[in-house]
Amino acid sequence: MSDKTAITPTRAQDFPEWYQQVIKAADMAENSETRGCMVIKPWGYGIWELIQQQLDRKFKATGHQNAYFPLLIPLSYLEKEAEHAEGFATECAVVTHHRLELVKDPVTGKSKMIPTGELAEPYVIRPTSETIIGAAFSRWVQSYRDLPLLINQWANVMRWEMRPRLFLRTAEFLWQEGHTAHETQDEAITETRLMHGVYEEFLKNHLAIPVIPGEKTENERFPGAEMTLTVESMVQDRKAIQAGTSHYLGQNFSEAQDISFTGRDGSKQFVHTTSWGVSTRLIGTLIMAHADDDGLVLPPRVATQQIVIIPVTPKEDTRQAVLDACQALAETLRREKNYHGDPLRVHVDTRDLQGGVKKWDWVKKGVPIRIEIGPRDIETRKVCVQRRDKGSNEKEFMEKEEFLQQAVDILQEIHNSLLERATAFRDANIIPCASLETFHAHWAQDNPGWLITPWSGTPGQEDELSKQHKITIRCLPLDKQAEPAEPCILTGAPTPSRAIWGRSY
RNA sequence: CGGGGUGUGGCGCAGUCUGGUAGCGCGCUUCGUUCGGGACGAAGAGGCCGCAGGUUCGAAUCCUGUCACCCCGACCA
Repeated sequence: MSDKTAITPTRAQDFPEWYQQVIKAADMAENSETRGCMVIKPWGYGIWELIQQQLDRKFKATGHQNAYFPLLIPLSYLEKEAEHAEGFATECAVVTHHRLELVKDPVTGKSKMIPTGELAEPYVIRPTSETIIGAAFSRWVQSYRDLPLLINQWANVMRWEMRPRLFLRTAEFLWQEGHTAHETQDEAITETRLMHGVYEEFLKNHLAIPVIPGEKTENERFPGAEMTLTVESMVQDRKAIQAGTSHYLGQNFSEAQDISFTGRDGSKQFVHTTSWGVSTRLIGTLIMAHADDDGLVLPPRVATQQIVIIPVTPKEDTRQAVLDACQALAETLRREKNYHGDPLRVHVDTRDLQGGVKKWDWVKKGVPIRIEIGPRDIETRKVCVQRRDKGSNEKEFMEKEEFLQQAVDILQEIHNSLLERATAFRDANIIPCASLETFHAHWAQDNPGWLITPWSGTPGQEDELSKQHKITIRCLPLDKQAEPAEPCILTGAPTPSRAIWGRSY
């Protein structure tokens, strides 16, 4: 029993397959009939809603406002910024017609819908909205007094990816994209760093995922950006996932789209823009960072349900009393307790199923706390408490009053233990490397960890090493850019700069 | 876009080579036993075998075409 895992295969046996099975077992999402697109089911979408709510508060608190822009972007807009256009050209879905005609096949008699009404100018389904928001900005900005513009959009975007994977890389995905325009470079860079910091804090304190904040090299930058900041997370197969990015776009887009204003000195100037985003990929990252061989493990702040109460009803005559006690406890928790400002999310599982089935169902769904209440517990005024961050068969009996007192603290303990575990794993797998020989040997291993090296190579040299080992520079970690000078791993030239290398999703 | 593979009840598959009119496991429904636990037994529902042609007395099975999806490369939040 105890040696049986709820998920087959295990992480060690086949990590990619394990990932798919976790999603299925937790009933989070499934592949749809539409190529590369997923159906996000309530348990998965609930996580996204919580991510949205909590991030949105942070955006508002930093002065941003939400707005909404069209899904369809005139093709000509995308052509305006050359690098940007090239970066997204190979993955755009294009709308070319605006009506359908019902045509009957004269032989079979069957009807078919044929696209007609070709558009004069095709539209691209937004892969990102820099260009269409830039067009709006150019109308909105006249004077330095109109700046800064601090806008965020919650939206879906489409990138026709060749190899889709639930949550990590789907053709359509949900995200937020912040777009801001500023009078000066300093101000725009401050904004870029501010939102980078918001992401870092969110990942750590809400998703219990430790990240390395850093800057992307020129090779890895967003198409059209001057500077790309990233938060890189390590998941359990030691691969890297870029969990969020924040870009300083300089005046590239403002010059291309004429987002200009009359400055304080009366001269025409171009704004400095930024963009920043996180997507449903966060959910994939969360799964790969925390889930185990028994399924999903949810950090409490984004758990669709935080506490699930399972009534134990062995005898018909005590059944109603047990159900009443469960509902009463749930009500009290919802009414009297809150966690980081939100009422507790508590669910009573009254389904007519065997207890064991229910228990494992919620284990696989990753609910942080499971409570069981049966007739004996009512008599002793106790509850059986089980935590998802502990063994699946560990249980602790607590006085009901004591549990009420401690529920919120237990949630926070679970958050802390997930974060600690993930941090320890990451730190153990970021390996300093000073010799090229060691560097080359490292990538022959299965699931290699990250290497951190002194680096002052050129983009060309970086590209060569990357292709050779199927790795990339994940980032130049911000806190390691002024280390004592050491010889660059490739060129030998002394450099204060450090690079982190790894395989990525 | 190159290279490989698969399309059969809700899901996973067998049957295709050697044509004869559809089967297994899981799931689902009902009844019963069990149950502080992912249990068991019995009965039952559910498929024009991706689609379109063709060969044949007869096609899931052979032939032609077509569509879709999956895996391995280049691209990526």
